[in-house]
Amino acid sequence: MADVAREAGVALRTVSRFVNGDATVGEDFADRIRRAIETLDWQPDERARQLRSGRTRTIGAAVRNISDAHPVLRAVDESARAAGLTVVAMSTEDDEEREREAVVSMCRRRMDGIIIEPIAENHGYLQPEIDSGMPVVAFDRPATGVEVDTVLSDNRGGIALAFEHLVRQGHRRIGYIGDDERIYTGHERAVAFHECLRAHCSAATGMVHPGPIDPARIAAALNRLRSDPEPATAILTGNASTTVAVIRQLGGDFGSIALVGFDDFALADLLRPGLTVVAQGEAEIGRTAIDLFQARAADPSRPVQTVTVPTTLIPRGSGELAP
Amino acid sequence: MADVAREAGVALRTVSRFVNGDATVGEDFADRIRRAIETLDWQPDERARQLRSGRTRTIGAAVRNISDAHPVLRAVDESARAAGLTVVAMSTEDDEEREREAVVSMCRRRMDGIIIEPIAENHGYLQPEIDSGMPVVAFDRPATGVEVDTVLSDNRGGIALAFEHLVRQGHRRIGYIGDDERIYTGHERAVAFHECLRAHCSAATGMVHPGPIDPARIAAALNRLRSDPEPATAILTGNASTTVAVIRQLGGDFGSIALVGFDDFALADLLRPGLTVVAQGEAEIGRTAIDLFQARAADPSRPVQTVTVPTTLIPRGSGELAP
DNA sequence: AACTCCCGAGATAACGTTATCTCGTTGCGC
DNA sequence: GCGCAACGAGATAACGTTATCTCGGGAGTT
Repeated sequence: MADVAREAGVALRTVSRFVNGDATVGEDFADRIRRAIETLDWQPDERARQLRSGRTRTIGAAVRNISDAHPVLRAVDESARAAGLTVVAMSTEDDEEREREAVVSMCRRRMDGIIIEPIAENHGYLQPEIDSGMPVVAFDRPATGVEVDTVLSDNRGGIALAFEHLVRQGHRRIGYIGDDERIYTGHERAVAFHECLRAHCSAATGMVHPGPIDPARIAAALNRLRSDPEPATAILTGNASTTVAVIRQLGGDFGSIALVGFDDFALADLLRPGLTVVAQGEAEIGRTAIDLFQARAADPSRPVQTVTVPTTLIPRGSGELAP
Repeated sequence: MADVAREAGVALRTVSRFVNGDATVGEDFADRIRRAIETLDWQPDERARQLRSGRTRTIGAAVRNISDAHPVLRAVDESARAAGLTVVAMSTEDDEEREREAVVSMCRRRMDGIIIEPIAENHGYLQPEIDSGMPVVAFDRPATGVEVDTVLSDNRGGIALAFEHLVRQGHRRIGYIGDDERIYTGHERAVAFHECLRAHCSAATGMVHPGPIDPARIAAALNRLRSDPEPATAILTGNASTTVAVIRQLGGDFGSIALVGFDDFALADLLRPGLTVVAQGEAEIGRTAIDLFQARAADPSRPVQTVTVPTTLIPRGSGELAP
């Protein structure tokens, strides 16, 4: 920048003003500076800029996986972009240690905020950052042990949507295979399924098989559901991985039993029959996360808020099969 | 850091030495500093650190899309991580303007290097950065107008693999539907298909329909292939989007005509029949990109290198259908 | 005992920006 | 003609680190 100033024959500070769009730079000076920048191929150093100004205009996103499709991340990125913010995403790979590394890295980079898809059992380690004014927004699951703004899917509503859809198709024995109940979403969805069973006790019975996602367990659960004296005529799966595992396990039998999956995924419509799913409002979740971040940044003392985003049932065939 | 130094009763520089793992810090001093850091909840400022040391230990990855599945990005991230580097990925969204924004942002952040999946027609704008010693590695497509290290898939070999596989299944009329020939991979694969036709002229005839990926065009191409007096008995698609578009268009007819897709994608095995594909070596591409980056960083004057990564045929059923 | 050498630690000067303060001009009202 | 505000521009001091140089003192050598 000093070189540019010398080349243009102006003061260092004037180049800075020009770069920052300060209107107090005369047109003749601006021209000379423009030319000098061109000549020297100079670009401002973002690190120094951030260091001096104290703002990074960057928020960190600690998500489960960067490299897989991640519709929420896309929405976060777009909303942030629209607000003039840069998003730096890091993978936690479903690992507590990795999550922490990501968060530490974001803090060391003095990012303006953190959007996190929580993995760790306890997020107390975030407290010092929160206390020092770092806006933190959790999505998909609540962050345990700290109070932060949160965006969740309407897990219970989504399960109810699917359950009632199957009941409407005439199913009276519905099986549920879902994620580990120690995981928040796994717990919520299994509980919701139980509630549906209670609410429809006269109309439907059902079986629940939550646990870790692992082909062998899925296969066992599936076999139990189908080999029952009164076998299930419909299956509700608690997340995309489970859905896929169930479809793999069903093999050629896919289509012989009704199936509704919680969480949509790419190409689910290409299956035969098409896969009926409860879709989460990922775009809205992402947008809301950024909204909450901005609200918090604008007013650090506002009460923490939890937003629940509704789900939608997308019928594609597999959920409309008769018992 | 000054606060930590005061709290620990040592000099600023000693805290710095401790943080950087300098062995010349005595154990008693180290203890006091550790305690002071703990007490004050201090974390070093990465921006200042980078500014002063001149190194960011960060490389930028400008890829087509962050939010969709991106196996190369995963490999890049993992290899970089293993080398103690952080990857910051940005989406180009297949847009020249966005690509340029991403690259500019990376330069302003003074990243140690750039890994790019080139979109722009001309990458001459990278020349000043390259000249100033910024290592740049392109993958998937070459960067036009500049000489940089490059990692490519063996597009021609992959098309040949698929073509010969179909010929071996007895197909004599094979159609090709691919991407726009103005795009490098679209061009390479279409040319390779033509070469295969020439090489097998006695054994096979075929039709080529490259162009932009758009459902209407795919439908038209497909109809032409199938309504020919001597219709195609097998189709080879030039990339994943085309493959998916073709499968959508085929609808219930999927499985009535042999299909091999270039580029694998998640859940292709769930289709009935399973989708036979030519898989690219994404993990190796990613690893190689990081290798080339490191080699260039270590020796800026080394000659630029282009590495071609082989492809593999994965038979899953759709490509093994008889004519 | 004098000399060198090395080692652990501190003082000071950058790194490339922006914030703050200062200063000389100019324009305008009275 | 004077004062005063407004304005455009420059000088200088940070921001939070690390690089370089300096220095005191203890161990080893002759």
